[in-house]
Amino acid sequence: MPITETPILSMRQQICDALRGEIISGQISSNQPVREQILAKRFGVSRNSVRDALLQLSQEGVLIYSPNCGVRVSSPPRKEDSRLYATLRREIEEHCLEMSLDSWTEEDDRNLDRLQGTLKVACEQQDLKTITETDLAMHRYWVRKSSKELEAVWLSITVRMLIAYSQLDDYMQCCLEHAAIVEAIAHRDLRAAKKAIKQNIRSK
Amino acid sequence: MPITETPILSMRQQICDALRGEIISGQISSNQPVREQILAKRFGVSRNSVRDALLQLSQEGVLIYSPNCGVRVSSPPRKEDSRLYATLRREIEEHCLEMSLDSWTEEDDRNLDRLQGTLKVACEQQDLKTITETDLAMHRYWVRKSSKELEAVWLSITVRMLIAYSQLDDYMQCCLEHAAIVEAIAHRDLRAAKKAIKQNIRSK
DNA sequence: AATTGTTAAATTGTCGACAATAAAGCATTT
DNA sequence: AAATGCTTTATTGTCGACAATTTAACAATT
Repeated sequence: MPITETPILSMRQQICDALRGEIISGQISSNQPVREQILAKRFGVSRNSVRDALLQLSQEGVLIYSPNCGVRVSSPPRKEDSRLYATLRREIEEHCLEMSLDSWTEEDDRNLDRLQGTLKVACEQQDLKTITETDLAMHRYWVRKSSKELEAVWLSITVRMLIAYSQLDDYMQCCLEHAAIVEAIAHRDLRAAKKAIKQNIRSK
Repeated sequence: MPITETPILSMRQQICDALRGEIISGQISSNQPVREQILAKRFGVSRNSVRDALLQLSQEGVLIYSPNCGVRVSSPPRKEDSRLYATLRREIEEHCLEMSLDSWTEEDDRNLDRLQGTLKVACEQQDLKTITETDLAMHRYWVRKSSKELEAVWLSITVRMLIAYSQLDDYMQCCLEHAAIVEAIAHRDLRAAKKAIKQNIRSK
């Protein structure tokens, strides 16, 4: 048997990713309760697996958990906290980029280029779900490359900022901002990359 | 041993708190595997409840989860990340203090004083477990008072910094530093409180 | 009509059992 | 002896069922 490293995602992770995407892109509305039974049927798994996913998403911050009452979709940060969230997120991304840029490979360039291509098409078609997914995936890429531990912290900060991403007004600007980041990284220009990231991450 | 029933906290939360305390104070060593069955017996609950707790602690960052292989105790941040962790933690605490100091009540003063008393005794007796628990509880107090959402982010950053807290060298200094923070808060002196916090939170 | 108390339904919490997977031990081959 | 393949054991993953809790619906009382 060939030793094909198959990165099989756990059931929980799959459910988490699916739900997170729907929540961030606004497909699941804020004050709407999320029922375990319904999701279990929808994903074709037992309620326990759904519970695990909901628990993880609660810890992540996109869901709010109340004992014996289930979970509901969280809301974006309060206005007085939003600047802090943006600062924290930016500091983590800049740090991770600084840590990983030395060992950045051409394969990393290709992966990022592919994501940027997906983002461009999605922006042109105004496909909000794909835009949010790809945006998250791009930033996640350089964070994850630096540290899987920081990735978890970063994610819990970022997803809350992105809840109800539908407020996104200008699709092309989003695309251009990311193009600037990718280009700076391609040139291994840390200063330019940080500047581009700072431009992209701002409190709404 | 079964945990005493407290109707306020869920089973999972109780197990989480217990394990987190033991991990931070070094009673469960790093890289040591944590078995569900054993914990289930010890806490007198089913493996499922333990699983929920382990999952939450993994998301929190004190445990590292590998699919089909269970969890193990995480290690402190890499040296190149430790300054970032300290910065993030400090920024959150300062922000939360700034947000909550206006509505700080005398009851808050009393609660903090009580914790400070506990910390003093624990430091004198060199009771590491209580020191770590109380230290965490104090900082958590002003974070939580400001925002339950930020609390989760803050906790995931802080617990990782505190893993293997046993490296703590000077117990009395720890006590004095916290006394300074409490006093500044009691005087509603934000500037002094921030300064004291900055002194206390530093990358090891 | 408003409040309270009681029952019924819906939902989450917990459990034990079994399936799937990974780790360890052991025999077999080179 | 080292490496390979098989078997056994230990551990995690998933499931369905039932208990505990919350919510609602409704009746009874003032």
